[in-house]
Formats: sequence, structure tokens, C-alpha cells
Amino acid sequence: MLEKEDQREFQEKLLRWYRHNHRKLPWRETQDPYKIWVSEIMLQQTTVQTVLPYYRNWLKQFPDIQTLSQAPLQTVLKAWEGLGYYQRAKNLHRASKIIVEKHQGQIPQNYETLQSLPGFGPYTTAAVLSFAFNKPYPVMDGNIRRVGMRLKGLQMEAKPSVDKQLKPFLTSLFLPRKSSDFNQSFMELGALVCRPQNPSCLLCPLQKFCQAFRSGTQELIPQPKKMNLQKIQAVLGIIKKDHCFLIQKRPSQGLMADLWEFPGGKIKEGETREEALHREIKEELGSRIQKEKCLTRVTHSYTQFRVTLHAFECELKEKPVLNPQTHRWVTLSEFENYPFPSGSVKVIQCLKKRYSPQK
DNA sequence: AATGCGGGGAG
DNA sequence: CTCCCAGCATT
Repeated sequence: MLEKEDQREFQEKLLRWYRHNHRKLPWRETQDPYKIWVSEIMLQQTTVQTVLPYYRNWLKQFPDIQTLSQAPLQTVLKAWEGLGYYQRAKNLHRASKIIVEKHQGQIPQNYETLQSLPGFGPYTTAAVLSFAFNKPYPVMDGNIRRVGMRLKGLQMEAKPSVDKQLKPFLTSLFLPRKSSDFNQSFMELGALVCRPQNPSCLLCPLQKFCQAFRSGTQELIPQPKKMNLQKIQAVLGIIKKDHCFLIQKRPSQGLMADLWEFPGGKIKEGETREEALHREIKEELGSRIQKEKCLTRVTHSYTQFRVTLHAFECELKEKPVLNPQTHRWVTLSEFENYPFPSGSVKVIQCLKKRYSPQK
């Protein structure tokens, strides 16, 4: 803990640094709680640069809560396509309906009420209340956790359990009457100065208070998480009828829920690509394959694994019997109406080059 | 406490 | 290649 006088100095230096150095970002130029909410959801585990174009487009398509609550889920997911963590979009959509139906279209300003809404965890609840309504809630996110760990010299992994150690310290520095500015300042410092790699300690307004800088361990804090990246091979079938392609809808739970994809799946141990393709098409469509030809191969990286998609154009022996709720025949231009994972988008780009009429 | 959940960019 | 990013929900 810092002495009273040091606390004052800390706060003044942090806020002054923020006034002179912060980025102008669209969600900082507004007081509209809805816009701030949208930005907070999009920014979860997602960089500012990635979010910016999605944010602008979203507000154009869904300018207010009412509009969002009335939009079909597929339209909402399409606007989110490529942003990842699709549960966020579904929660945003669900919460908008609850706010319209139960809260007169206004975002609740009570902490417990707000946190009970889908997608509002501890961070987002405090962030919206602080940024939109200047309510006195400190936020804890990846940036602030890292800054706090360095200030305290905690040389360990950035696990949620360190929050318990940091909380009393950060709370003692918090400025309840300047809640919004304080939270923004701390996060911005983490993003611009106290970065994960190559922190600019020489420019840091808090250098004097930093245990890690004092001991030269800033690069060692937090300790990196060990990741084991798996490699996955998958096949998918491009099934063409007239000018249409067959796509299917993913389940509503789990990975990339409610998005659309081409039929197919993982290649199992000891299986050839062709064997996997025949097996998956038989499982999913109940049809055998007459002839197949490998069209393209795309790779796509996820946090936990890297997948290689082998796309086969194939002809079926039997016409499959399909449920229109989960399977559709769509033309090249109709792909625009369906949300796909980014790996599939790459395959669609290839199909467009191959089959577009102007070529 | 641990895991699942995307995708992109920096170094 | 590696790691991380304005986290949440579920177990």
C-alpha cells in the first residue's frame, strides 16, 4: 500500500498522462450507454483495431436497443461474422430483448440487475456503469491486471486468482468520483505503455511506484501461459446442384454455434482424406459419394489448434432428404445472407473465383 | 479452479 | 513459430 501522499501523486500522474496521451476512440466520444455496451462486448479478448470497423457497421445496422431487439438472429450473427466468440453476439441480442421487455428499453443502472443479463460479467457490468453513468465501480481486465502485477512485482501467471491480491491495492488507489476517467486511464496505460512486450517504462508516469521496474523484472511479469497447439485436419464437401451449393447449420451450442458450414468433419487417426469425406457425408447426409475432386486447401489458426480444411467438390449417388431448417441450397450471391466461420469464408472466396459468371 | 469459446496481429 | 487481446459461461 502507498502512503496517502503517494496515492495522490499516483492518481494525479496517471490522470494527467491520460489527458495528454489517450487515443480518440469512437466509444469514448459518446455517452450513449447502448454504444458503450456494444463496444465493451466487442472488445472482449479482441483488439481495438479489429473492433473498429465492426463497431461502426454495427451501429449503422442496429442504431439502438429497440432495433437490435427486433432483428433476426441470423442478421445479428452476420454482422458479427469474422469477429469470433459468437456467443457474445447471441448474448447481446438476448439481453437487448430483455431490456426492451423488462426494463422499458433502458439499460439497468443497478449492479446486480445488470450483471444478471446475458453477457454481463464482472468486467462488463462495472465498465458500462462506470463509463456510461460514472458510477463508482473499479474494473479489472487484462490490462489492469498486468499493470497491477508489475506495480506489485508479482512474478507469476496472470490467473484470475491474482485478482484477490491486487484488489485491495487497486481499490486504495481508485477515485470513485472520477470513476470513468480512472478506469480508462488505467486500461489505456496498459495498452500503450505497460504493454505485454516491450513496455515503455521510461515514459511511464507510474515508474516511481513500480516494483517490477525497480527490480528490472517488467519483462518477466506476467509469466507466459503455456499453450499446446494441436493440429487438426478436416475435410468438407462442396456439393453442387444447378447453380447452388449445399450448406448446413451448426448446432446452437458449442463451437461457432448457429453459424453455417459445408458438410464434413475431422479426419480420424489412420484415415485418408477421401475415407473421412465419405464417412462424414454418409453420417451427415445419409448419401454415398460417386466422385470427388480436391478443389482447394485452406489453413486457419485458432487459439487452441490449427486446422487444415480440405475442400472436395463431390457428386452424390443418392439425392439426400434434407430438413430446410438445417440444410439449404444457396447460390454464390446468397452466401451473403448466411454467417460462416472464417475458415469457411476462405473456401467461399475460392468458390467465387472459380464459379463467378464474369470469369 | 479449469475449460471452451475465434480470429487477427505483433514480434 | 510464439503470445496476447477492454471476458463470460459452464462445470
